[in-house]
Amino acid sequence: MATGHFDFARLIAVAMSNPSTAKTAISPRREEDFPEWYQQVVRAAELAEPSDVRGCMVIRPWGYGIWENMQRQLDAMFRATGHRNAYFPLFIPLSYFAKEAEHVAGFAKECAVVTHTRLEVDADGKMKPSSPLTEPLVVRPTSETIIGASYAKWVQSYRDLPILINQWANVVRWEMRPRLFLRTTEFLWQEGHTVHETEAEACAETKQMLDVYEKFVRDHLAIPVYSGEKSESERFPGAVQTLSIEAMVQDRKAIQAGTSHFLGQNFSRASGIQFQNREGKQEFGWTTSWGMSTRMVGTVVMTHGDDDGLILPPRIAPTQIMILPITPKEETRAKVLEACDKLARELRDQRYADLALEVDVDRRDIGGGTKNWEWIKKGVPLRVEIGPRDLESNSVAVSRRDQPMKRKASMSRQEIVSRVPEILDSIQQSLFERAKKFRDEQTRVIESKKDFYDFFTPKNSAKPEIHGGFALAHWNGSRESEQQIKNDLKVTIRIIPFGESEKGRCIFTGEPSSRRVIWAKSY
RNA sequence: CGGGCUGUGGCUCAGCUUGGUAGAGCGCCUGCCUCGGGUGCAGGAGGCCGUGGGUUCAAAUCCCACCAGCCCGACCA
Repeated sequence: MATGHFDFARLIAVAMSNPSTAKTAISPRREEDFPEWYQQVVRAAELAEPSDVRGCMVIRPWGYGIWENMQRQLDAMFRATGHRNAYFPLFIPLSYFAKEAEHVAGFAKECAVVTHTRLEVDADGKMKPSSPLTEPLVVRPTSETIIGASYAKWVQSYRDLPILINQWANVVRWEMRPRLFLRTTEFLWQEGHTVHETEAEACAETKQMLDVYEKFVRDHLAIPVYSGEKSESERFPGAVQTLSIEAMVQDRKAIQAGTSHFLGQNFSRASGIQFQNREGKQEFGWTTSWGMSTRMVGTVVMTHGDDDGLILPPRIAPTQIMILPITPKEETRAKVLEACDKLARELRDQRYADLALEVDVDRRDIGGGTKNWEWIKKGVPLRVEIGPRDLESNSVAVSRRDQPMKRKASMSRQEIVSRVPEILDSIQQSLFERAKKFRDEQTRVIESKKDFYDFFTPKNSAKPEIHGGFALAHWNGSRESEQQIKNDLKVTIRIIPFGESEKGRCIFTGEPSSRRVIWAKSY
């Protein structure tokens, strides 16, 4: 055992003296060009790639595995709060969609519309749509109206309420500037749609689901968020109130991580969701909707990634532990592989976060360094190396992705097996703390308009560096000042935090203000 | 939807001004050397140069049209 430790110490010393290891796996580095860094990470980690279809992406197995883990965790939380899954049509008749005026206005520009069926060969030999539909179909950008049509049939009496349904689906929003995961024409999400007997109950549901999102993002994605209400201008089209959780990613911009809407009776009026209440009178239902999308995959990348690629929180990693056989000599190869398989079996028997551990052995016959770097870029939380020397000393070399790549811990096989849940928890925890520290450091209390403008104005306008962050500043609710800030700085109110009031004066208008709001540039 | 740029092997691009029917790097394949840090060497596969038309003995190169994509301005999970 002592010799095992000695060997590693020497090995690490050699690695650290080699200047070539200073090179980062991803270029450019984050501070050089953050958007480009993001794209390179998504590609290097094989999460997704652009498709030939404009604005659409192909989600590759590693990226989809992350999404599936998110789905599984979220889905369990929805069930635990009494929701059940169902599925509604992809196509929404234009007339349904048009029922809620603000809603259509908000989504009209980004709707894909199906106007024809069947293809026919024209005179030039080209295929072209032939039969116009009597009524165009909107490809859902969100499903309030089509789900509302069903709810209208299902709801007769207060006894039918509440209705608590979620659907996992794809939606289409014809966006101008696609970016993998963050903004694509088609994306995957979950949308919850509920109907309640009273306004208070619907409001409570809206808040409850926001809390579910906050907990999910904190506990599973290791991302700290601020939660609160959206200002009127940022509200979901047709909603009475929109709540959201906002995360900060490493270029200091805000990203909306989940939203929950209190829809009042707007959509039930539009769809005719009516019930006979306890007094025997007809009343419109009180509805909510809430959603979280594949955008969260991009958010994880931008929150935790470093200059060597992705870093995955263990709870959502498709594989938590990758075992890397070191097979320098053909003679020892079989033995090493056998030891790897055995360790994988032992590790898989361990439980972590109520799940069986996902452990793989990378037995591909490619260069050891190449292989190692691949898993670094993919963000696997733990890499475990086993080589011929380890067989003799009954040890393994363990690398944590949240720590410098050169740091390896040598431990016995028994030790790694028994300590794995604890180590993964420690990684999960350290990622959260690192992200929280970063966010807190980039959040400023701002007291004057000048400081506000300074905070959000890049020092070098030709090549804007990463700048700004979250600003906590008093605002009196004036829509004009909000619009002015957006025009001047591209900074918007991300949320109006719940509860906590503090008397002060709006830093833009000088009018009395009852609370600070969070301002930031955003995705 | 308004303004600028670009379409050449899987990817990034050179070649175009001064027409003579293709090049580099990366990636990929094979072999050898390496292998506890993304290595090296040798060989190889892969392109009717976005599409259609025109000029010409001859077009990746010049002209016209079309199509597609990228960047910049208004929207968004």
